[in-house]
Amino acid sequence: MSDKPTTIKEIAKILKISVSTVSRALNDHSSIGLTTKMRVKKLASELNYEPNQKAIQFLHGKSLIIGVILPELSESFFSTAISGIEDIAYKRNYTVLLAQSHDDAEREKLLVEKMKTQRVDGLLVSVSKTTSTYEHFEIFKKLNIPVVFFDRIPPIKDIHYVASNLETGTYEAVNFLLKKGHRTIGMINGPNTLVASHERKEGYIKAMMSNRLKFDPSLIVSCDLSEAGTIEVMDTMLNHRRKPTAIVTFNDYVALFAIRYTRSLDLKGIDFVSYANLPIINYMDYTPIASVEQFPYKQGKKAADILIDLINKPKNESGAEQAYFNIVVESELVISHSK
Amino acid sequence: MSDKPTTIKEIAKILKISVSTVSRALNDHSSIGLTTKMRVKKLASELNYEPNQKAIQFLHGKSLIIGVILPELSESFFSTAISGIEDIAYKRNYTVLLAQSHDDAEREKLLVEKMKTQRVDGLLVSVSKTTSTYEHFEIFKKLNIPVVFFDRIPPIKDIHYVASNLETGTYEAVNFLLKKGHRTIGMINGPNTLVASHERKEGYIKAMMSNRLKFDPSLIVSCDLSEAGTIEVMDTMLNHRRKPTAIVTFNDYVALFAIRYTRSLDLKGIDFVSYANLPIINYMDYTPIASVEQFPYKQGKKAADILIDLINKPKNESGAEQAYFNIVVESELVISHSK
DNA sequence: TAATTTTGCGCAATCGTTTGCACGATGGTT
DNA sequence: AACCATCGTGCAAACGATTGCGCAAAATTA
Repeated sequence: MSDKPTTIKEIAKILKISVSTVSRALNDHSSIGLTTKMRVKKLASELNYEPNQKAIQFLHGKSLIIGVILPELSESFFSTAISGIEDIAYKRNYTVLLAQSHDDAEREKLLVEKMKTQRVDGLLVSVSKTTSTYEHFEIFKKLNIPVVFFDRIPPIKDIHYVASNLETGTYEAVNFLLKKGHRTIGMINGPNTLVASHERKEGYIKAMMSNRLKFDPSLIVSCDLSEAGTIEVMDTMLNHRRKPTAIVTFNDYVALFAIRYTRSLDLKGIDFVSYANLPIINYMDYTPIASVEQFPYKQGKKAADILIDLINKPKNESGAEQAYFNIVVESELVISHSK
Repeated sequence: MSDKPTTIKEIAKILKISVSTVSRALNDHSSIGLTTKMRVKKLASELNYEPNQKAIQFLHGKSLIIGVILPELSESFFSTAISGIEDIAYKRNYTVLLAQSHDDAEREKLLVEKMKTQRVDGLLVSVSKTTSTYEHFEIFKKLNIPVVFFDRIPPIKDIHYVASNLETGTYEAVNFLLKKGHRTIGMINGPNTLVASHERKEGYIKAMMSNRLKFDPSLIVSCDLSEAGTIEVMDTMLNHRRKPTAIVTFNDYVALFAIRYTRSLDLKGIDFVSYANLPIINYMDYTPIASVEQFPYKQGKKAADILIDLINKPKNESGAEQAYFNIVVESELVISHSK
């Protein structure tokens, strides 16, 4: 039926009043008479009038849209995080423009460009694994559009970010294993280039220290996180002169590979602790006995909150020192429910 | 530094030419002299000029944004589908506004409302499990904004949709098991209210028929898809006078529960076939020997393509018969690689 | 009744960009 | 020398809604 959406103008024309009156009537402005308001509202709903948001956004210079760029939604960390982001966004009247980089730096650049042309009010980013330069985010600074990084944050200064600290969780994990009586604890760590690997190692060391145990570096091995790589380092571990009775693995995949491998060797009695990535771990027969939780939902919420705060913050007048939010969400050990 | 973004007006003022000339120069319009173009472009890039998309969207009445509402991103079907949607969207110069209903009908309504106020150019929906009324989508028809449903489609007429047909895949699955020599094939189906359950059953029956085998309805059991429910129906199956040597399960979770249960009973030799939901199945020790694949990526792509076609379709003049797209993506049996 | 306040509404500018039209200045063709 | 394209540019309207200001009529007060 209605080919073009109804505008405020048409209502004004039909009612023979001015557009300003119509606008004010619809917005319940105090200076409009009750009868006029009624007439306007009645006609408006009859004509299925819907304010043209594009016009309003243009007028106010706001889109009420935040952009989110993250590596992979199929990783449960991110699909959970996006729920947190969404929840805050909707609560605060924003909507979410989503894009996945699929861990491709080139694509990420393109997406940043897209977000720029869409003129999002703010941007939330978890950078791709392959991203090594960060100039593409500079544009946003120039445009005065706030950017908040989360989880995977670039190694540069003067940025807002929310990330988890795996050190505390790892500390708890190793402590937990020690309390359980383990004395030889192995760790399958990720590549040394990752901050995350470093944090895990630090947590491990601190736990050993605080228990007055000596730290044996050879019990921490680096791994490329593939199945073959995991088996390889497991062999190293199992042939170690001090064979570990418990192993902390970099993530659930690695845990899975390692557990499967030990079972294929008919080895029992090794306790595993991992980092929460996969929900499916709950459905498996042989699982890690505990998990370091990074609270993706909470991280997402926090990041979105900060972003929206920044968007609505009064301009930084006088070019005063810009304060950067650097939020660290502590990780925490979660002990599996024994079945 | 720059507090307000540069506009075309400022460039015009500085260069002492009109805004129209600047606009045309930046758009490489043929009627602008080369020297002028150069001057304009040079200054524009110096000032970090970026066209104000809000103004442009307003002018053209297009946002180049499509809305996507789906139940749960943590379900791998959807997180894969969204990748397909995204890929098509970006290829065709659109961006994706995402929202999850978390299978809550109320929230879904709210999101539809949000999408409306954001004035997306089109909407892609996979309805929530709890949605039973569909009036909230009517608004879009009135506003002439196309809506395409995918995967979970509402049982109403005159809608565009893309969905998979599980009958063919199930047919292939049962056929495959028959070819493997199985003669007593069980099926753990979902609630009878679901279209998906019906399709599975039909596929099963057709496969039996076409092999001239008689169909035993008692070999198909309904299940609430929980672990307890699965175990219950497994007991029924295993105590059946014709104990199945192969079982088709409603989804990977059910398969997981069932396999785990048989293993706890030390029962071996039952072949399982499932429907592809969980990527993690690839990492497990005891898995279904085949899977019915529903091609979520392909479905997402197809749905997005149709939606964008609809958006750009010349208006349906003369109120002529609107053609509705009803696309069915056939499912297909994928046989696991033997390790 | 005159002066003043209140009430209700319209005018017009504004946001940044695009685009049809007109107009002057060239240059080339008869 | 008169004519016609062509080229380069500017003017102004348009997109839909909001909002400060002004003005008239009605209501209140003196």
